[in-house]
Amino acid sequence: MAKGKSLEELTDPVFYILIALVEPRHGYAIMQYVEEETQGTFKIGPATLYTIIKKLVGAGLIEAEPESDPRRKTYAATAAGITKLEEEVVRRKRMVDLGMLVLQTKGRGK
Amino acid sequence: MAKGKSLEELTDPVFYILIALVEPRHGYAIMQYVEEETQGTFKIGPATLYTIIKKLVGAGLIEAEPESDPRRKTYAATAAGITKLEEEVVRRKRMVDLGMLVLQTKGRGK
DNA sequence: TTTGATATATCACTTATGGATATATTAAGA
DNA sequence: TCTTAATATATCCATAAGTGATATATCAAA
Repeated sequence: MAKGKSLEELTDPVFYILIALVEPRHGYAIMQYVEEETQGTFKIGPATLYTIIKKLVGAGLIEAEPESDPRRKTYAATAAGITKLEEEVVRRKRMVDLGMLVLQTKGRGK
Repeated sequence: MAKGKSLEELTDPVFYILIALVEPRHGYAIMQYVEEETQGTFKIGPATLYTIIKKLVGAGLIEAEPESDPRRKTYAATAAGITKLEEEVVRRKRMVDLGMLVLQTKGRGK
């Protein structure tokens, strides 16, 4: 089922989903959470959501809570998932910092 | 030539390439720049590079310098490209901030 | 003159994303 | 009670994005 070496760098929807699952949430709640947190800017549809959930479960970054009934399956980030998220936050912060630096340096003689 | 509604949110390689082109650079130099800036962490191969260059030119976010000879075609971000990059930095900063907030809030009683 | 670095470009394959759709449950009204 | 909207999970399938491999060609140095 694919999965491979990807997830080394997280894409935007994967990043958002992992953020959402720092606290336990079921699928639909993830969609709503992301939409709210981004002021409706970023929407994750069901296809993207369940595709990514499957992949994250396969990679051991999230897991379904055992008691959760199938009508409302609750997921949460595993310890590995939290670690991964922390790394990804750092990685992305570097990107943002580089962007800001380059923009602010622009124009000024090198 | 494709292009569509994409480029609304920039993916990682597109973001890096646009950052590189805040100063004029030719293709190969972009590859090297990104590799250096990321300490070899993030590499952009030629296929990705030229695919994205084409797309960015089509979208008016970068342009080839008119004098540049075809053996060493130099590109640079347009005004629209700089604006886009600024927006993207803000968008990504929000994502990072959300990630940090969520991680640091975790565990503490809601 | 051969080799490695520079440089651009495309092919063809894989991966990622997401609209549309299907199905089922639940809660609130009329 | 019927019906409708919101909740909820899931997949199909088409499009978009990313990329290793490969093909060329030039240039500088040994």
